[in-house]
Amino acid sequence: MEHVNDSAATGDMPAYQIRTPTTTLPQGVVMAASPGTLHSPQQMAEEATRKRELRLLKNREAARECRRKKKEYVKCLENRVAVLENQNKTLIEELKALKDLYCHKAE
DNA sequence: CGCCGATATCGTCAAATTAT
DNA sequence: ATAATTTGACGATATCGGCG
Repeated sequence: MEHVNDSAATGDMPAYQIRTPTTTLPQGVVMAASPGTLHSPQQMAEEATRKRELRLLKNREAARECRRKKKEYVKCLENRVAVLENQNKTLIEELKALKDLYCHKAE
């Protein structure tokens, strides 16, 4: 499983911010759109990267939310464990007390 | 102090799951 | 069937505590 990682241009900065093919074009020859269609190749490319960035943004937020929910879930479970441990402890004490009571009565 | 390992957090991708 | 959402896995980066 290899990853697509091409951020050679600008050393730092997260990769997801700098993937914009539109700005990669040799500046100069641009905007020669055919009059019939308002979908020049650059417009198509722009649209594509716009969509991609939107998708990445959404998934970034989805991942955050997912992790938040998972943490909360784990906390709930841990809390439940604590409660059950306490219940168990008091039940054991109760049982012990009842046993004592019973065997003293038997004499 | 700088270096290291352990741990936590993040963004991304891909696959699984759910909604339309 | 496919669009949308959710989640597990991975790699990159940040943070922290101990050691020399």
